[in-house]
Amino acid sequence: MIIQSKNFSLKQIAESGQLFRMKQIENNKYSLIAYEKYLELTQLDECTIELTCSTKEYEDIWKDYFDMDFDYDMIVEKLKNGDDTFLKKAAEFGSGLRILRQEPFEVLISFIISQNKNIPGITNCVTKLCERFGERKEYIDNSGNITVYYTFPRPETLANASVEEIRQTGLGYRDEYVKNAAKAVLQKEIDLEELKKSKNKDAVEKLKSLHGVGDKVANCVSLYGLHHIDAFPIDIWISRVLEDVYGNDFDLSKYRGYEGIVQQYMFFYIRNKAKEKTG
DNA sequence: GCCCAGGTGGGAG
DNA sequence: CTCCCACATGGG
Repeated sequence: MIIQSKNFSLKQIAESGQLFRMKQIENNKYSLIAYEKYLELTQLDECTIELTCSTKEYEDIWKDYFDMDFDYDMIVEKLKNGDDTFLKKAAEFGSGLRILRQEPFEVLISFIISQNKNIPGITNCVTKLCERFGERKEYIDNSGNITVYYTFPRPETLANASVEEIRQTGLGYRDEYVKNAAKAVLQKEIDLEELKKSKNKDAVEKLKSLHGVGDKVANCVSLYGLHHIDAFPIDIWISRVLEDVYGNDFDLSKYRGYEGIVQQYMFFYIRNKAKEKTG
């Protein structure tokens, strides 16, 4: 099926660092695994995207996943017309970014893995984790071609796996963090669906009670997994922006209610600027 | 080989 | 409270 939308760039979303299971398969064409489904998406033009799913599946899953009911254009216009030159450029540069509504458990585990790793490294670990502990599935397209894919592991699978087995997926010292977090979710010491309903601040605090989850990872889980768009994760890149561009005097309160979207545009822009320099 | 990566826990001061 | 370091692994 085909959808029309402003501010929806597959390339930008795939490279945004908020998800690790979307990859480019051709020019303007991407695959994505989420909610136990496999989907291919093609950017036909700036506002047109083709999806390999039924209208029903789109309505049931992907419409919500891509947060289609939120007006990102309103935010982008606000930043473009604001008085902050850095955010102005960031909004122009990354105008197709959206904050996805991913599965909270997947986001929690993925961002525990993310610490002290670069994005290609995280992607590799997440892929291996899914291949080792996820469920093997097949996607069959209209021509009968079969694509094998793996779902994200369930909490019980990771909670019951040994740390040695988990470490085989290249997680290093994070193996215990992953197992313990899975156990906490399985035993309902932490209820991620419940945390969606609470305030960002309370969700972050609760997430930080997990071993291996600090301020940054908790804010990422809150933003990308619980859709608290007022979360503002500060990683090494954002930290550099806050220091180099704003002299540690950035007034976040000007962007109340959508801090996380501002963060996403900052992150995407500064990373791509860094890429230009190194080639 | 070397440095660094969407950090965090733990210990010292 | 704020430094400081080890941590396991792989990408560039």
